[in-house]
Amino acid sequence: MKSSEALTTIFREQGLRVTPQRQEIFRLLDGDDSHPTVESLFDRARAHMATISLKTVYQTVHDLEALGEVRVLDLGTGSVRVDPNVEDDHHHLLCTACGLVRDLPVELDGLHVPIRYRRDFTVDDVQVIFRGRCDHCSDRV
Amino acid sequence: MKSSEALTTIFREQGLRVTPQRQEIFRLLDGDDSHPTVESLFDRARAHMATISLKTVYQTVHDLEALGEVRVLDLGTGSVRVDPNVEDDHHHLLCTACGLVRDLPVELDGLHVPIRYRRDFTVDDVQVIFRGRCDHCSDRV
DNA sequence: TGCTTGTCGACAAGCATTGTCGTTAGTGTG
DNA sequence: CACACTAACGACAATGCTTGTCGACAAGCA
Repeated sequence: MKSSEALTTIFREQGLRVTPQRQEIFRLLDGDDSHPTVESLFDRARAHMATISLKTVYQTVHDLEALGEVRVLDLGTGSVRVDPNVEDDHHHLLCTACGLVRDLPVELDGLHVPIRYRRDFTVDDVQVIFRGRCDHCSDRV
Repeated sequence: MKSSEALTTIFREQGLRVTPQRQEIFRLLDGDDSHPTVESLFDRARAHMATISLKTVYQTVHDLEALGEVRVLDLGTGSVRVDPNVEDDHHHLLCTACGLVRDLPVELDGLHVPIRYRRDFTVDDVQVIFRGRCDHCSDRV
């Protein structure tokens, strides 16, 4: 994801307005590798702006997604995660107990659909989810 | 997934009861590789049993999942898919336009988390989702 | 500065899934 | 084969996440 200043320019170029709410979200996401849910972003934003609404966070996240500045992940945890790392190709490691998500900046070679199963299909994207338990959660069984 | 008769035995051994509703669902799932949603299973079941409820289908699917007889897939399509194929290790190809899911009975070698990223983590499971468009959907852009 | 129009927050609605609960009906036992 | 025990049923409401609506507001351009 680009810097808050760069995003300001990009948003304006697209005819989108840059409001204090959006700038707050830009700031929160910049360099965040915790894969926050929209709700947790909302909570953090609200600490600085008492009246910001959940809807606004959703909308801004979707705008950022449409511009390719974040990726919205559905890892099957019930709610969606925001991943500002769109520069590096990567996959994810998920702790099914606490919801922790770690980036796997790995290029998984040989990850393609064998020809005979690719028939009638155009593949655009591959998502790999490794599921398990982080040590912290393994300890307290 | 095992046959309807085998499932009857297994359910009874577990203290679970085998009702006409459950038998109908066993029958519907046996050999079904269409990865139906719970809702579509419900619709098909209702064609034979007018009064069966959606809740019952959910419950039976969850029971089957707990027994390891089906896998419940969340491919990010909004609703969950039921996959009765638990015998063969496989991954999935998803048409993001029409929701078609095809099994990929492929053993993807080299699909593991590199040691330095595996630290503090016990990996149980890997899910690979190939997304794209089937030809049918590609044609009518 | 003033106008246009995208965005805001409050609220309610949408969808998939699950909880509640009184009634019905499998199942093992006698 | 009847009984009793209790799991499972269907109807309904509620949950959690996400999105639609809408009038008021303010960002950004001229």
